[in-house]
Formats: sequence, C-alpha cells, structure tokens
Amino acid sequence: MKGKIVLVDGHSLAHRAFFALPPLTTGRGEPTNAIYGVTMMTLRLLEQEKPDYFLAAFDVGKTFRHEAFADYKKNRREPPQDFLAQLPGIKKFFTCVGGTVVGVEGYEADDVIGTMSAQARAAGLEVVVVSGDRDLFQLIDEGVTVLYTRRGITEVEKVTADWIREKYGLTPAQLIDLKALAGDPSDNIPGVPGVGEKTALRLLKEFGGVDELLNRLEEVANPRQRELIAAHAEQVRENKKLVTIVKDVALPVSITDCRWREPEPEALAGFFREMEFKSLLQKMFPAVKRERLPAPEFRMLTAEELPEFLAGAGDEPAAFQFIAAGAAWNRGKALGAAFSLPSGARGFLPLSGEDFPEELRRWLADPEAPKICHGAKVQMTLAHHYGAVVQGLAFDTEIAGYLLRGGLGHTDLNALFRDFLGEPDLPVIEDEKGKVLDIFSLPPEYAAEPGRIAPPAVARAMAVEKLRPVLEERLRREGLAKLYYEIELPLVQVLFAMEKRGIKVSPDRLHRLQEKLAAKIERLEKDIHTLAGGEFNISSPKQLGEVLFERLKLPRGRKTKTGYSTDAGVLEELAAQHPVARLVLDYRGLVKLKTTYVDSLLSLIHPATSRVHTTFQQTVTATGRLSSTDPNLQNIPVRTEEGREIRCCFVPGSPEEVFLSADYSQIELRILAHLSGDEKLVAAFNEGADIHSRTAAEIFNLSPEEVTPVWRNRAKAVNFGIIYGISPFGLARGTGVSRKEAEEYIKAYFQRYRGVETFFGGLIAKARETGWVTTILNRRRYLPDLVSKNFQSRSFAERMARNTPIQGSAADLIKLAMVRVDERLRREKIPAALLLQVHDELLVETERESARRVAEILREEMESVYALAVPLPVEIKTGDNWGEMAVFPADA
DNA sequence: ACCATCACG
DNA sequence: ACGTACGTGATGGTA
Repeated sequence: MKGKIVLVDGHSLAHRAFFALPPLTTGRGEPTNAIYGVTMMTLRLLEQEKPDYFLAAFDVGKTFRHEAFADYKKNRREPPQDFLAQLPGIKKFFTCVGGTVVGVEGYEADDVIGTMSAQARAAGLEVVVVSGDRDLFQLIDEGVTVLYTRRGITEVEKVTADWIREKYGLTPAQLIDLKALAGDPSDNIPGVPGVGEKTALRLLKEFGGVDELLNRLEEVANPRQRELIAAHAEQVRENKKLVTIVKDVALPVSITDCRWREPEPEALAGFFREMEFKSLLQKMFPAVKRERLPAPEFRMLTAEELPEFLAGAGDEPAAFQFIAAGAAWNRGKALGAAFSLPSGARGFLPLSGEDFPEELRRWLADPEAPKICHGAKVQMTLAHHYGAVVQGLAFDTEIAGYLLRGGLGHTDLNALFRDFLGEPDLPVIEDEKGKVLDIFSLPPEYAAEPGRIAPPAVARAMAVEKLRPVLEERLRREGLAKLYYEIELPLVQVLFAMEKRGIKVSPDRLHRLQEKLAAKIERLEKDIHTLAGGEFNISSPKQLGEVLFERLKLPRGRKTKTGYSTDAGVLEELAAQHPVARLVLDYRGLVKLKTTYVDSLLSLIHPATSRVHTTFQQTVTATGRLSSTDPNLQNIPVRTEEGREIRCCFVPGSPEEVFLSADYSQIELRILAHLSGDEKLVAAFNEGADIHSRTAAEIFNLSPEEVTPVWRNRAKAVNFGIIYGISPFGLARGTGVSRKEAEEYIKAYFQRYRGVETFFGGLIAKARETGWVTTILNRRRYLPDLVSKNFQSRSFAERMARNTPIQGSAADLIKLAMVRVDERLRREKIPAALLLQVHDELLVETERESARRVAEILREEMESVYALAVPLPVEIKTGDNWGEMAVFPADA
C-alpha cells in the first residue's frame, strides 16, 4: 500500500479553534466559531498535504484511564456549552469534506490515532498526525510526523524526531517517561514531588527511561531525590501506563475505509450555507449564487430626458454612481451613470466613447444641485477625464462609514448597506467565468450591454441614497458630525484638487539617476558574486541566506518563519566579519531606490506635463491619517544623501514657481503635552526648550551642560517610545541599550512626568469600559482587544490605545489646517496650491512673487488651527526642488 | 496570496 | 511567561 494518511485529533483541534476565535454565530444564534476554525484549518491542510486517506478521531465518553485512575483529568472544568454544541457540526464537516469520523467507546482520540498510525505504518503509508496536543508527539517515528497547531488557527509546526531532539534532547518515546516522571497538571497526573521538567529531563538523559531509572535508583546522586523517586516508584509506573497511547484498539474501520473522497460539492456547499460561512461559500463555489438584493426598478434614460428626471429631486440630494472601464488618473472611461432620488425614482444613463452629454455635465457642475455618492473623489476623477467638474457634494457614504466604523474597516458600500441597514448583498457584475468585477474596472466592451451593467449600478445608487439618512443620524448621535461636515467632507475637494494638479518630476534628472544607479548596481552585483564564489540572485532572501550561512559559513543570526533572516540589522552585524555583507547592504539600498522610486516614478510621469498624480486614500488608516498610493508620495527618501537625490527630482512646474514646505515641529509630543496636561511637559514647550535635551536632563538627572548627544539621542528614543505606547523590549531595540536599562528609563520617565502616567492610566481604563479611544476632534477608534484574554493581543491593543489619540489628533489638526489653507488661497485668489501632505508637512507650489504671502498664510492657519495648552510652531522652508529646501524667509 | 524587506512620518 | 515598539505602501521572490 502506498500513499499518505492524515489522522486528525478532532477534539483538540476544535478546542484550539474555540478559544482562538472570537464568538461567531449563525443568524439563529448557534455558535460556530470552533466549526469555522476547524473548517479553515482542515481546508488548508487538505490542500497542503493532499492525503490519500483521511481520518478524524474524537473522544467518546469516559475512558479506561478514568476507570484506572479516579483523579484522571479531574481538575478539568466541564467544557463550555457553546463548545460542546459545536462538536456535531464539526463531525458533520469532516464527513462532508470526504473524511471518515471515528470514536471508540472507552478510548480517547489519541488511542484511535495511535492505533491507526501503527496499522498505517505496517501497511507502508506515510502518517501525518494533526493535533494541538503535545501528547501525540510520542507517536513520532520514521514516517510519522505531527502537525502541531500554533498560534492562530491555520499556522502549524511540523514536528519530527529531529525537532524533538533539538527541543528536549529526547526521543519521541522518551516523552512518555518525561510525563510519567514530571506529571502533568492539566491532566491532573501527579509526578514525583520535587521533580519538574528540568530534573526529569536530566534524569532521562542519564538513565534513558523510567524503567532503567527505577532499576538503578542507587545511582541517583541526590539522596533526597532518590528517596522521593523510590517512594513514588509505583505512581511513576502507573503514570507510564496512563500516558502511553494505546495502539491496539479494536477499530470499527479499516485503512481502506478511510480512503479520502473528493468532497461532494453539493454536500459541502450545503454545509457552508447551513453554517452561514458566506465568504467561504463564495470563494469555493463562486457558481453558487449568494442571496442578493434583486435589482431595483429603474428607467433607462437618454441625455435629453436627464434634466427632467433629475428635477424630480427638487432640493433633495440625489445619489449618483458612475460605472467605468478605468477611473484612475492615468486611465478613465465612463460606461454609464446611475441615479437614485429620494422620491424613489431611479435611472440609468448609458455612456460610451468620448461623448459626455452636456446635460450631465451641467448637473454635475451645479453647486445648487446636492449630490451624494460613495467615494466622491473617484467619481470626480472619472468626470475629470471628460473635463467635467463635480460640485455640490452633500454627503459621501464611504467617508461617513469610515468615521463610524472607527478603524474597523469594511467601509465598502456592500458592507455598509449590510451592517447599517441589515440588507442582503448588492447585485454584482460578473465576467464569463463568474468572477466578480470591480465597478470601475470593467472591460470596455461592456458599454454595449447596458442591460447587464445598469442594474448593479442602479442598486448601488439606491444603496447610497438609502444609507445617507441613517449614517447622518449616527454621525450626529456619536458626536462625529462636526468632524465629518467641517473637515472630512470639505477635504474631499481639497485632496481632489491636489491629485488633479499633481507634482512635476524632472524626467531628465530621473533618467540620469536611473543610469547612475544601474551602473553602480551592476558593479556591486559582480563584486558580490566574486566574493561569494558564484552567481546567485542577491534579491532572493532564500538564496542570499544559503550563500551567507551555508556556503560562507557566517554565523547565523535571527531566524524568520521561512528561513534565515537577512535584514539590515543582521547584515550590519555580519559586516565586521565578511566584506560581502556591506556590499549586499549597499546593493539592497540601491536596488530599492531604483525599482521602488526611480523606475516606478518614470513609468507614472504624464508625458505631456511631466507631472505625477498620486491618489490620497481618505478611508484606510485606523488612526485618521491619510495614505498615498500609485505612487506613494509620502515615503519618498530623505534620510540618506543618496535617497535625497530622488527628492531633488521633484521640482516646481515652471521657473516662475517655487516650493514652500511647512511642517509642524514635534506635533505629536505637543499633543501629548496638551492631552495629558503634564506640568513639566507643558512648561518645556512653553519655554521653547529642546524637548529631547530636556527629557534627557529629566530622566537621566543631568544638568543641561551634561546632556551629551548620546544622552539626547537616548531621550529621543524614549520620547518616540512614549508616542508608540512604549515597551521595554521596543525601547531597547530603539536605543541599543539592554532591556533592563530600557525598563529603568521608562520608570524614570513616568516618575518625572506624572501627568503623562496618569493620563495613560485613565485612558486605558476608560477605553476598556467603552471599547474605544478618541482624538481631540472626537475621531474614534474601536479596540475590542483591550479586554482580550490573550496577553499579546491585549498588550498590542493597549499600545494602540496610547498611540491613537496622539497620532490621530495630529491627523485631525493637519486635515483641518489643509481645509483652511486651501480656503484662504482660493478666497484671496493667490496663484498657489497645495501639492502634498506628508502627515506633519504640507508642500505648496506657488508663483515666486506670492511666496511671502503664502508663507504667512501657512503659518497663520497652521499655528492657529486649534488652541492647545502649548504653542504649535510651524517651520517653513522654500526651494527649487523638494530635496534642497532652506528656511524661509532666507533674509529674515 | 503571502512573506521579507525597506522607504516615510 | 508571554513577544512587542505606532501608522502606512511598494517591491521582488516564493509557494
């Protein structure tokens, strides 16, 4: 017999899944989290292992171990009802997925697996045991491995005899003796008093097993230990029987009965539907239609009918939704526009080719005709391809959803429609293979099929229109209306204008840089291959690891999940030992610059204008920050000289123009001072102190003259740490000092800045109560994990809770400043415009003669944006490229 | 699709 | 005793 058998410990997997996942239920209220976890685990397993035979074993009732040993597992609490209720579902899943389910009265799942494992080995099969229970490790042998479930649900560790030798220094069979000697509190198995895992390991290494140990007791050096073991010899022998997995259970099935069958699609799909695993159903059975909202009734419109149709809205806002074959800055083609009016009237206007009807153009541009949509900025971008403008934006459901969901994501229209209105899924457009298409990325030829694309588009317009009053009410109720109407919604137009204007990148400079980098990279590549003694792909962490640690036999540093770590930290350490490490570091740096920045920017430059147009994402970050994509202009290099050359390629549009940049200095620490009201911190900023030097003086007890750059840098790292939610480990990494020392620093900081300590304490306590934290302008972030039982997730959530009010408030303030600066520039008709926002910095392009005035406006609006307990100074610079900016005004 | 790496604030 | 700094996006390699 040939092939592979997978033996699943159903009970232990279910247990793991139950505690690893948050509570999930069906609409009927039945718990499903363990079922879902086991399902995900098993599907992954089947895909990876591709077994020929598949058996899932379960415990049945009391076992012979309970009979033999009254206290067996006696301290175990009865499993929760919600767990037990899921076992039938789990067994059903194993059956539906083509497996065989076995439980034998009087035996545990372990014994069933042990028995089947022995039979399978005898038959020549490879055995893979899957469990979250270490007790199964004793079965490991030539041809028998255990997949041990680690954190989460789909992560498994492949445990082999070598793995066990490395970890325990024992053979798998010796694990039985280990448990017999040391006992196991979780099964309530008493070991020898005074013999823990450490001692037991030492004894086993010396004697080999408990039988030998008991036979040669006189050789045990420690007399007290010898006595105790002798006194408990019988117990140990008993334990050994108890913990040894039985391998001769009379099984009701044979190996051939366990042959894995391809699951019946109907059975599996039916099971998913019953359990309401909708995403799984969709993923595995795209052809099986989900319950979807029937498309609403609508009128197919002509351009001539449009004005009369839209007049039906009166003064009420109308929802509109484009559908398109591309709606980005480099590509855009509208295929139609759907409308939904509060009266219930709905319509669809097909669009094709280059024509964009005048009637539509006029309505979009009319500021008196209020409009609502989901993601207005994309609609504006698409309209812009036809020279059309959108004015009169009254509501954007995506942005409303973003504020209401408070960092939890799921702001797509379908999710909002489902979660806020309890409606079924919206209809979608599918291609011939049943793949769901993005409403803005349809094949252009679909323009010829308005009957196919109109209903989903109209349904979306309708969803937007129905969501508006509900979301609006929620925004008011949760105190988010001001943030929404005075900042986020006006910001849409500001960001759109920034994207539309774009920023000029000098193609000549970039090309020169590209060639220079290519030459340097080629040179480095040759040198590295020579030093390494052969060609390989330096960009492949896998190949690089093999070369460094196997061929060159350099000392391996940390490991990652998939192999050796070769990140900058590791290479930096190796640089002292082998010249190749430094070259690899240089190589990495240059390749990064070339591929991520030079090459990609060149490909995105608009040939006619030499400008690049990023897209600002307003609804993705959990803290309220913006992000930038295609290209990301918020991470253009600046910290190294070589990197800054890239920044130098960003230039004003004409020689008559210059850049002005305005950045908030220390905005996050100032916000911390304001929020905490800490006297020392507030005073430091009010006195205009160098904050890192001051912190150094405070926490290291130094006089100002004693604060050397080393101390200042450490204090700077501490300040960073405070903003990030601080942990000794993280601070140790940030400073290079030991963890213990880092702990001292943190203690000293909180001793000196009591206000900060109190603030953080109160913040966490309150957040645990409410489930969220807020920023200065009441932006909210939900942190459900603050009450997690898992230490790691809880700690993570606590760091987020400390960081978010700081990072998020800074985001609030600069967004408000952007709206105000834009307003001033337009009202005063100054030939200047915002180009970029980089979290605490604004970049503006202006005619030279207006530079002074723009600088004044930037300073005024940014510094006065919100009255804090401390000043909020702005540093303004100017220059003819983004890489070489000098303080403005130069003559002041 | 996921990971490792690295660019920014 | 646990295993970490907060927030992003783009790239090339690998499964």
